[in-house]
This record gives sequence, C-alpha cells and structure tokens, in this order.
Amino acid sequence: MRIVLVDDHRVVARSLKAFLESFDGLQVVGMAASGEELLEKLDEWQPEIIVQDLLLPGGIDGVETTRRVLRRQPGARVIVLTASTDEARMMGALRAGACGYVRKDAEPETLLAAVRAVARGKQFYDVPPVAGAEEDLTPREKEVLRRVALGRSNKEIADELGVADETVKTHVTHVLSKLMADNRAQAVVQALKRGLVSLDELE
Amino acid sequence: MRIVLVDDHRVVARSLKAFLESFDGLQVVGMAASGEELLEKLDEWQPEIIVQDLLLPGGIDGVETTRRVLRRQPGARVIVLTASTDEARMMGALRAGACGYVRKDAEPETLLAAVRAVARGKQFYDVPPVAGAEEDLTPREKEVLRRVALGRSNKEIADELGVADETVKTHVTHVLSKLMADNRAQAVVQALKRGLVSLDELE
DNA sequence: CGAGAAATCCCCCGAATGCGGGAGGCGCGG
DNA sequence: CCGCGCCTCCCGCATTCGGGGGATTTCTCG
Repeated sequence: MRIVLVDDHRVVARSLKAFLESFDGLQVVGMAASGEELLEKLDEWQPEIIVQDLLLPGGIDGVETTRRVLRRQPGARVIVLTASTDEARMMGALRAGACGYVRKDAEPETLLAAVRAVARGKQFYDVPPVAGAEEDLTPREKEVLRRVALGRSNKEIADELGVADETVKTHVTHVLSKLMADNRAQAVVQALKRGLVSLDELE
Repeated sequence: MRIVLVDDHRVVARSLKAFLESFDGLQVVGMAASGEELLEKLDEWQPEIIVQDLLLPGGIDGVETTRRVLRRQPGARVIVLTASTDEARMMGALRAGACGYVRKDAEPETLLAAVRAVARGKQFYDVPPVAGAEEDLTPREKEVLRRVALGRSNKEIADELGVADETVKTHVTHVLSKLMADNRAQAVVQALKRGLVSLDELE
C-alpha cells in the first residue's frame, strides 16, 4: 500500500509514518505539509491512499485539496484525519469524494482499520457522535458572516460587497437566526465552532 | 529514558510512541489522554520525561496538569508539544515549570532534540516566530473578555459580576484597546488567537 | 510616604446594532 | 406557468456600543 500523509504538523506526520509502517504492507511514500505540496508531488508519488488533515495552511484548504486530488487521480483514496469535530468541513470533504474519515482522538486501530478497509475498496467512517442539524447558510450569508468575524461593521461590509447596508443587516439577521446567536460575538464563536470560518484564515 | 505521552488524540500519541521508540534509549512507558489520567498513573509510571499537549479534555487543562505533576514529582521534566501558536497558554506552561516547548509543526528532529536536551538537564524552547508583545489583561479584564466571547451584553456581564454596567464598559474599552480591536467581534477573535479563551471552553 | 495600577462609578453623545415589518426582482424546478 | 428561495432594498424604533471626559477607593511597591 503506497500511502501519502498530508499534515502541516510535521511531528505528527512523521510519527504517523512510524506507526503505519510498523505494520506489514503499509509504506509511506511521501509526506506533504500543504495542499499545494501534495498536488505538486502527486505524479511522482502515485499514492494509492492519502491520509489527510483538513486543517491545512496555504491557499487551498483540506476540502479543496481533496477535490483537486481526486480530479487528477480518480483512483486515489482519501482518508480524512482531523482533530476537531468539524462537521461542516467534514461534510465538505465527504462531498468532495473522501472515502474515509477518522478523528484524531480515535483509537489508533481505527486509523489502521480505515486504511485497510479503504485499501479493499470499501468506505470507512468513524461515525461522528451526533448527526447534527446541518445549518446551511446561503453563499451570501457565509460571505457576510466571514466579514462579521473579521470585525467589520454593517456599513463596511456593505461597501465591500457593493450593496446597501440594509441588505447586510438582513443577511446578518438571518445568520443570527440560523446560528441561534443573540449577537455578532456569539455568531463568530458559533461560526468558528462549526468550521464555517477558521481562526487561521482570519487575517 | 522513561517517557510518558499525554495527548487526547490517541492516534497522535501512539504514533509519537512509534517515532520516539525508533531511537535507542527512548522508551514510552505510558500514555494518557487527559490530565486526570496522567496524575492517576504518575506513581505507577515514574516517568523522567513527560511530553504533553496543552489542549486536553477534562477538568484540568494542560497548564494546570503541568503544575500538578511538578508539585507531585519535582524531578520530572515536562515538554510541551502543542499545535496552536498559543502564546498565552504557552507562557502559562513555562511559568508552571515546563522545561521544553515544541510546536507540532516543527521538524520531528526538533522534538527529538528537545527530549535529549531535557534529558541532560537542559531547557529547550523551540522559539516562537515572533516575540509578541505580551498583552497583559488584568484579571478583571479577562473575566469580562470571557463573557464578551460568550456573547453577553455589558448589562448582563454587569449583573453576573455584581457591578455597575459603567464599570463593565470601562473594562471592555480597556480590553478593546489592549487587543487593538475595534469591536467585540474582533476582540473575540483576538482572544481566541491569543489563547486567552479557548473555543472548547465556550459552552 | 508617594507613585501607580486596578477597580469601581458617573455623565454625555453619536453611531451602530438588532428586530419588526414590507416589497420587488430573478432564477430554478415541479 | 407558478411558487419558492435567494438577494436586494426600504422604514421605523428601542437598545446597545464605543469613545471622551473625570472621579474615587484600595492596594502594592519602591
């Protein structure tokens, strides 16, 4: 099994390598710290399985990385290995074509099982604890929410988006309602918890 | 070297074990997923070195874990291994007596170097990229900030703290100034980025 | 003792926020 | 075709925010 690890935490990546390679038949043929790096080396490595964190630095995030990898190598199998219970992002990865999902706080055997299941062409999902009602914000609402998290005022957001501030107020009201938040501060926290925006991308 | 790993991500912990034990003289004699678990097994394991994440589940966080461990085993050496560039929390751990600090996105050799340095009685700090002007909020200001992050209004905070809302306004103004934030939403983001509050503790 | 920080309270004031409602246009799928 | 969701805009209104000023007490530290 030719495996590639994608994790910006090099200590973690190298350790995963040691762990996985302690089992027969598993070989880590490459490690990347970002989506860009993975895409660069993809042809060279020709991995069968990609174990990938969702929280990656650089221009393309984990979900986008998965999407692009599978477009280039439809035969590859992507296992998402992530720390946070990041439902929105996880759903995104699955929709992007990942066929495995393991949380970092799972038993190591779980990851191993995932690798082996996926290698046999099966899917493997370390089931999330709760289904969780998918709060879907409209594209516009997400844009507004992102800017709210950046501390922008309604008027500033209106200027940036080229609309009237009444429009922004409407969007904000809808966002607050959907996130069950009483004000922008709570909306920001909720957005972060649900992975609608990430701390790292703010600034 | 008797090493104990503390990380709630079991996949990561087990992998670290594999990585560290691939070197002579290093032996992982125990792994814990929380501060409580570590404290329970401390007498049994008798570790010389403890490699510990700062973001731990359960009642006691990473900093508090370090503090308690060193109170019980002053001879033990604690290396903090953390993912986020979490300055406030890091400083807390150092003040609590940790003698090593390595970021998870460092080179694996860095962790190895840290273990070996610490084993020889030295300190090892994988220097943070920027010194970062330590914004020290007063205790009261931190209390207020936490509640701002919870989405409380000034009046609500005033009631909770049993003071007048003008007082809260003063504190909030000071916090905004110190965090260089223009409004509460930005203050929340800054607080999260600096580890003054953590996402997990918010509800 | 005196300096200074911390915490508390007070006033004024303009701007931003959040809520309620209404309303028109546009595109997509039944 | 007709409805429905999305985006857009508008009005009014009570509340909250954030900045400015100044004031007091308590406490620590040199």
